[in-house]
Amino acid sequence: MEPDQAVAALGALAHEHRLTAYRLLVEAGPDGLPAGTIAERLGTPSSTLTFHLQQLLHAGLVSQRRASRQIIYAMVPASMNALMAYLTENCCGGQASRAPACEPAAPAARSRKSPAV
Amino acid sequence: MEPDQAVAALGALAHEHRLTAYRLLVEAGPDGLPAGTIAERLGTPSSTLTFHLQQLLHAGLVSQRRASRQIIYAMVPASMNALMAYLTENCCGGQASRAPACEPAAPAARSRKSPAV
DNA sequence: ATGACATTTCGAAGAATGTGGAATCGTTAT
DNA sequence: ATAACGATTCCACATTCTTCGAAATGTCAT
Repeated sequence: MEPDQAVAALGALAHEHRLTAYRLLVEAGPDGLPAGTIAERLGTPSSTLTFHLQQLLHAGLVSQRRASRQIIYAMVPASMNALMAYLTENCCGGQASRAPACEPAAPAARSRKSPAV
Repeated sequence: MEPDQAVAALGALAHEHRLTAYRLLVEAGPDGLPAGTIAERLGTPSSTLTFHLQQLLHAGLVSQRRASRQIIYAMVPASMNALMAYLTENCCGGQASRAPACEPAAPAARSRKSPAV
């Protein structure tokens, strides 16, 4: 990961609403959440939410897909992994001893609705 | 770590100059670097650098100490650890399986003076 | 085709951030 | 005491970010 990308990712997460939104998406797992739900939980007008979601999207931290009328956002585990790896390697004294990784992706066994990834 | 603090830490690192400065301090270890050296390496006027260093300081990511005429900045490993832990726990699907930690303190062969904090 | 719904785009105002020169403060040397 | 040094504070200016209502877009149901 390039420093530019790291700055972009850090900046995308460096806001109350965006960090909260991202956390909701982490919780939601691969199924993601529709924009409306996120807006509701955050208590922000939809246009404001879109603004923030675009930033996360632009940083590559989340993905977007349409499901009929709604647009579903979901976290992109690989991006967070890359960020964690960057921080571990560059901002932790170069001691990248332990693997930092989140879940690479793995939807895994999900009968009705596992807690998350 | 509270979300507020996480946002503050992420925001402090989310800038080209500050991320670079922080990386220099990581490289420098507990001995840290005088402001002037950092400014020189970053190629910014001293007043601009001070501004950025203050943000890192405010977020608790670095510490400050005076050494005669110069002011030495050094990373605070515990803060980065806390940030990494926060991200691992809250932004990685809750799978805080592996220890994320950087170095709690002790970097390498340090002859005199303890790392402080 | 019309209407309802979920989101995004547009636009404009206000807040916050980044920049750097000049002045100031604390420390050291003469 | 004076001068030089290293760094910070002050200040004004430019830029970027945030917010949100209104209008536009795409989708589904009738």
